[in-house]
Amino acid sequence: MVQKESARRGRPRSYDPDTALANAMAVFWHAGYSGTSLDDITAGTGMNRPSLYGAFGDKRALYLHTLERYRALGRAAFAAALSPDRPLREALRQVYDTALTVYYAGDAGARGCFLIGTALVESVNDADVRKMLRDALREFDAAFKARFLTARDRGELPRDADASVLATLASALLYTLAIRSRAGEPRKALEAMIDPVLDLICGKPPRRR
Amino acid sequence: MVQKESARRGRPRSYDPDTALANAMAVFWHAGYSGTSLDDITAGTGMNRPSLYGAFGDKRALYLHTLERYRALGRAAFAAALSPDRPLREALRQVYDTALTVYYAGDAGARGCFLIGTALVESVNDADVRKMLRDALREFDAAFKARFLTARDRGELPRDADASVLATLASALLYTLAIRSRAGEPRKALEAMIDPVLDLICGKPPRRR
DNA sequence: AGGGTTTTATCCAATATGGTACAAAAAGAA
DNA sequence: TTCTTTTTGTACCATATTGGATAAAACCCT
Repeated sequence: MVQKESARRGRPRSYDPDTALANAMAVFWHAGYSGTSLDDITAGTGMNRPSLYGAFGDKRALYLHTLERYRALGRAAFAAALSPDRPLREALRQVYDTALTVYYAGDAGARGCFLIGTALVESVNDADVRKMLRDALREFDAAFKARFLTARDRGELPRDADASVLATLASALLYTLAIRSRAGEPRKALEAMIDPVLDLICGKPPRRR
Repeated sequence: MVQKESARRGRPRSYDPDTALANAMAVFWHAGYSGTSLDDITAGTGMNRPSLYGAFGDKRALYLHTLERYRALGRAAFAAALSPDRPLREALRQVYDTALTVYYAGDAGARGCFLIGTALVESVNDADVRKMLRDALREFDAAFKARFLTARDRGELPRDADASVLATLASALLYTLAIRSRAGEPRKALEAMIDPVLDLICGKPPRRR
């Protein structure tokens, strides 16, 4: 599986597929799906049109691929951050810190969340995008919830804590960062929102280490 | 001011400006700014291109007008719902009920929030849209906060309640509804999220009437 | 080296899009 | 009625956009 089927027959590719996908994603991230032209994508990836077509299909298929990629990255980031090895509060902090780093990355101003920033608008007219978006949001919500259940079992949360409600809250804070970063809110303002909500979720006393 | 400067000179308009703006907004609401063509708008408003141009300017100016209109409607809805005449919990409920009604209106599936659903994606490449979006979000946040301050003064909230944090939370719940409705989540699922968060904000005991 | 195979690079065509020119239409003013 | 003013409706233009056709290029295998 990892073996790269060496010695393929024809002319070798002049691009790395995942790098190309990452670059295409960056382009969509800025202007959205409808606001991005194929010329924008060829400029951003360095690939020409036939190569794009051969590799990913048409514009919409390419966009769906970038959505899949973002979802996979998000899944991995959630798994890493919410590891049960870490205390609950630190795990949640890690999620939001990672998110902010992603949302404020890029050279042309804050981009926010790729899913919410670009898929949300297409969601009404494209059932596949809508399904992908909804499933991804549910998945992230479920990751929060699972971590809260673990925390409750371990006594990090009170016995009567409602993991679903806490997950709704944790997701809601993530949406806040996703939206407000792209809306031009300075990073510091968003960082200040995190701890008070964590107090609400995990209980007030953070206590030094 | 209200006087309609009667007896204008030329041929009378065959459309009502605010109705036309509302129809244009509905079109943008479905496909977003970049995803909407002028043909879509002429079809949706019944106006032809030169009339659109004369009334609102080019496509972008028209879109900015619809954003202004939505913001004004939102401002009015917030003011009505958050009236100090109502108990805090009922006031907040009214906000979310009104929002859900708007988000699930329309004949082609749930549309979510017009601002978040359509302005967020344009926000990176258009400073005017970004400013409008950010200001509107801040304004709604401030409306929540003001109501929380009032509630605290009246004893509806504990003395040490942090109105800013509660406003962040109330806004975050609104974003959740805004996003998830457009992402295809059924209305019932969103309605179930409201009361638990209200419990968190207002305190647990709702007590019958 | 030469054939087979896959990718790349250039160019093209059909259509979509934003915006506008121009004349007819509909009103008041003279 | 006739002139002026404003809006409407049609038709148009320049450009942007998506998708593909075609031939050269770069690699394997024999």
